[in-house]
Amino acid sequence: MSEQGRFAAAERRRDIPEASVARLPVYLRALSGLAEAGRVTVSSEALAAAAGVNSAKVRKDLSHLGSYGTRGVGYEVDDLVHHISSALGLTQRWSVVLVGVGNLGHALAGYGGFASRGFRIAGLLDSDPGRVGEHVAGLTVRHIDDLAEVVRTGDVSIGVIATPAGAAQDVCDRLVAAGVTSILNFAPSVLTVPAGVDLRKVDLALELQILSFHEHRKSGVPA
Amino acid sequence: MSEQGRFAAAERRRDIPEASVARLPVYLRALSGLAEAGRVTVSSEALAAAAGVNSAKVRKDLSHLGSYGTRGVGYEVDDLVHHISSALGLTQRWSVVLVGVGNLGHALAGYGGFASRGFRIAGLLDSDPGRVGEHVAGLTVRHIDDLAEVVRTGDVSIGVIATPAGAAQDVCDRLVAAGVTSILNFAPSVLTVPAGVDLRKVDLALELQILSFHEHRKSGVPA
DNA sequence: CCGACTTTGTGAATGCGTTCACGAACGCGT
DNA sequence: ACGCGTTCGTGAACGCATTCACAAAGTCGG
Repeated sequence: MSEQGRFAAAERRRDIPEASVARLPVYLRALSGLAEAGRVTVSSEALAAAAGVNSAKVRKDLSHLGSYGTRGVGYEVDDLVHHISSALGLTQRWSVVLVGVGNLGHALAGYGGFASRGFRIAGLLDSDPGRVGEHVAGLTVRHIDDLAEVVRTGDVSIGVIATPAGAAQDVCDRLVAAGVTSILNFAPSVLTVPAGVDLRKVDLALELQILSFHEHRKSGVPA
Repeated sequence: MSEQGRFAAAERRRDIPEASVARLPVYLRALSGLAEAGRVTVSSEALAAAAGVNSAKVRKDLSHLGSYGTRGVGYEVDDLVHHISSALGLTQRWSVVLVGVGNLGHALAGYGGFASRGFRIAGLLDSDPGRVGEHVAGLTVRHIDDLAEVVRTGDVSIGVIATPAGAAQDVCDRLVAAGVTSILNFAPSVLTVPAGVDLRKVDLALELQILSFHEHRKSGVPA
């Protein structure tokens, strides 16, 4: 039965629906706030309010991690923080390499939200010789040709692309070749990666265009 | 019948599924590339490849805009650019106000992707008196108390929040009070807005945490 | 003008995610 | 010890999005 239990828990963690995974970080942040406010336990209802979703979703999402709630009471805040962190793999530090130290790259390098969640920037790289050697956020910018070495010595598994669109696929290929298995792309271009490599994108202009659509709709159809 | 036609078209544009709307900007970018490469027509298959989706999705998405393809041939590139731009409301310029001129705010202000898609930054605002007066991306930073005036005189309908988490809800409330009806939030906090105001968020740390989950899964379960 | 070929547009089938609704489990006061 | 109120965990229902698969509609060469 305990063998069964361990196996079931592992099985469970493996197939958390993607949509749930995307909400876990939000819960985590909400829980941090609650913990700071001194809350010891929290109901799915309260957590839902803090995370901006509804309580059924919270309960179903958390049920994918296991049964860590107490009926009639709710969830223990610290406990939940631990279990979510563990499910997301945030109990270990991940090393990240950031390619492209332009406007956005600077902002990302200086963004506190990465370090505070356990992500370590192992290197900043750029192809522009004029930028190499520059100091940003306590690190020295190195040339893109040093990528493989930085990845190897820094035990890097995640790459962040903040280059212009034209360079993105080439950088992506280099990252993959160097052994990076997860990529976060800020460049406005569609990238292709081999199977086994995870790719996510953040498109700043895209979000504004979606808002534009809704504005347009609102102004075009007043009532 | 023409009355019918106009109505049906308007009806059509009104209820494009959210998931389709989110892909239209991607098609638009792919089409720009194809146009520059001299392509006159494009099949759903080719466009799908350029946009990183499958062709059935492309056809269904485009069918929501109307029947603008020619069977046996494909879609006319220029034509499609026009129709998508029109559906997204990108044929008019939208004015945007950006609140929070820190690290990220600087990057957003300097990001070319906004201007090139028809978004005009009508003002940069910050609450820090030390930052007021600073020149960023050709604009002078003004104090947050000038928000209402900037929104009014600049005909602003979209607000971008790039402040620390603690200030985000307050700024959001002020934007709404000033008449902004769409908000793009980069601060890592859950915002609430009244009905009729559209809200989207971009969370930089969240994306990394999702990648962390997949890395964790990969390393934990080798095969 | 016709037949072969290409590609669209769209019903139907499928899959995934959200929401509902309720039984089971727990704390607490008496 | 026991009933009452609260809250979790989860099957079932629902709705939205994706994918399939094919008839309809066009092009083009001869």
